[in-house]
Amino acid sequence: MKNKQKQSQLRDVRDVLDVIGGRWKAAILASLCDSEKRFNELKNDLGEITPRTLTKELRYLELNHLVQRTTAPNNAVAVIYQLTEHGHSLNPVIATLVKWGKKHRKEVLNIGNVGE
Amino acid sequence: MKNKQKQSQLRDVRDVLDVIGGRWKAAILASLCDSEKRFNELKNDLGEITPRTLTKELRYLELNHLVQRTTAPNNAVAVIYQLTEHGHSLNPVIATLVKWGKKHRKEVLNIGNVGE
DNA sequence: CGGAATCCCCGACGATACTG
DNA sequence: CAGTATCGTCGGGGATTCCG
Repeated sequence: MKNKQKQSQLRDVRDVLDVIGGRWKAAILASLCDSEKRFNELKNDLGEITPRTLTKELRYLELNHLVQRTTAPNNAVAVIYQLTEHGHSLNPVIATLVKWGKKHRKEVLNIGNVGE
Repeated sequence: MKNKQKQSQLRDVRDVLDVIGGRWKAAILASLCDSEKRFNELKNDLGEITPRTLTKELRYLELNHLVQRTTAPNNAVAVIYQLTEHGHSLNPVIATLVKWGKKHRKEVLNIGNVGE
């Protein structure tokens, strides 16, 4: 901290956290990782999410170029969402997180209790 | 989504996000990465944080075995906080995030505007 | 010095209903 | 189908004050 180097790195970490944080973003990206999906497809896949929230999350992901929204030219009622190249580039990052996450779970479970 | 594999991975990602997410956790870990610190040292280093919040964050990090709290035996008023081995193991993960964070910043800046 | 206690604000997210 | 509108809840985190 204090020095510019660390501050800049913190900012970068914050950015990534914003992009995959919150209750839904990671799940949405995971769902779209398989294949492109329609709005209601996504909604069903995610389960509990409300349309309002799904819309907001998708808009945010669009702004960050992780997801691309496409309206079918002939039929405006068909909208598909898919990952962009940039979105796919998140994959190895996620993989790293998953790996450490598993390690972390072990660590926390085997030393004692976790509480929650 | 839907399949157990992906659900489990999402859970792992959630865990990591909980551990380094929020407004302060990453900054605290970054600060302790340099060297062990006392409570008020940490507080000054972080700047705006209130003691209440710092306490809560440290407790959480302790619970997760990322930080170790030690009271000096002779003088109970001296308390030091330091990263555990497990805490240090987060370093490469952070590095990955920083790397993608920089890429992301470029991506978002150069295609158009970011808005926020 | 290293916190604990109390009070409060605000943004994320949910529920429900409605629309082009 | 793919959203929008309105309202309500809940918890993270800040401000301030007090304590051993």
